[in-house]
Amino acid sequence: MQHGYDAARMRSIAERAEINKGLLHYYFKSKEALLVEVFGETFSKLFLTIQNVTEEDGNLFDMIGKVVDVYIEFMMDNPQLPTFIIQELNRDPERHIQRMKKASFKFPFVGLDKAMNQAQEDGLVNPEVNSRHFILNLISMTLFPFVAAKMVGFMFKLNDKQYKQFLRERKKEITRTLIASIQA
Amino acid sequence: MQHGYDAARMRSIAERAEINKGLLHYYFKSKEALLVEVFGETFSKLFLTIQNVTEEDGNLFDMIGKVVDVYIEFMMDNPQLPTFIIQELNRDPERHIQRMKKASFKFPFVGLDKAMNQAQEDGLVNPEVNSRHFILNLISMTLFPFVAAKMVGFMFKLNDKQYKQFLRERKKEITRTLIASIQA
DNA sequence: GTCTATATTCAGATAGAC
DNA sequence: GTCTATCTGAATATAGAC
Repeated sequence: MQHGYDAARMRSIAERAEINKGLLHYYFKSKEALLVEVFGETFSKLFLTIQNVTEEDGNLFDMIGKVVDVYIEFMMDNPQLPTFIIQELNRDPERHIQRMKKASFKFPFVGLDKAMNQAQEDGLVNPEVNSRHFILNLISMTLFPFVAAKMVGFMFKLNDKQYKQFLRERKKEITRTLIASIQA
Repeated sequence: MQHGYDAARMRSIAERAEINKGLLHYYFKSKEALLVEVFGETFSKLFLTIQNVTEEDGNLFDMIGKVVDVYIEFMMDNPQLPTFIIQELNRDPERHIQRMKKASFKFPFVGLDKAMNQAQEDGLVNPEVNSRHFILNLISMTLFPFVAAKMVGFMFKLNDKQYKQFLRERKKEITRTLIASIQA
């Protein structure tokens, strides 16, 4: 996850696991097979985290804050995760998409989507708001600062500690932005 | 740019340039040296594009729409560019940051930052809005759909043509969202 | 400048002793 | 299951003819 598939070395992985290179192959057969395991686990973990939050509550405005909060906290615990997934999907898109279809992964934001429709029916949200763009805005503002951490840190001249603080501030910033953008 | 440094092959590059592998080394010495050229050009191109727009006009609200428009158009012409840059920065952060400092690259959104400060002084924009978060919101909503194109396309069940259309719609969506988020 | 042929290095993978 | 030693292939890089 740290280096991505192509730059990762079976030797380094074995070293870090404090086992032999041969043994690593004994357990996982090939580098590809190891990747499949790691990617599968990583991906489910991420999707399940989202799904849990969006299924809990019915109120859109509460849900937005919760999703952003959980999402950012999760990423701060696993900062290399989004980059890893994106890199992988770009490396071999067809393979991963086939695999996701097979595992019948479904859109993890269904709960949020439903809450949005309900709020629009109730007249609480601007009916012109498109829920796809809204959800993509949420994901973008949340994930991008992790994917591009190095660049953003450089642009804003923030060291690692300051960057973490910046990300914590971002929770309420993103929530505020999203809510302002859907006000009826 | 298509495959990233680690997965790119000197052989394939030579083939696509319709020259010999040896000749490729004759011109660029090493794979690393070739990367430095490509990354440098790519990076300047991107930054200059932004800088041009934010230097033109003084009015914040006009500028937001323009920046988003130019940014998205540019990315639609160079869709692999953001992924390439992000991948590279993650591959060898120190090296690239040193290089950027040396080339005295400066924050390309200064113009936008200034316009924001001015608008806040003039009482046109909510004084509590933090311009860093605002700018990062703009960048995130614009770039993320390119970086994660495969994943988003899969989630929303859009083929390539539909995805392009979706990105075009996004221009006004992003602009609308940003303006709503700073309203005084 | 441009090519062919070759050197070098190193990764992933396997064989086989224990 | 765990290790050492080895195989094989591939990728970058160089040497040298033309």
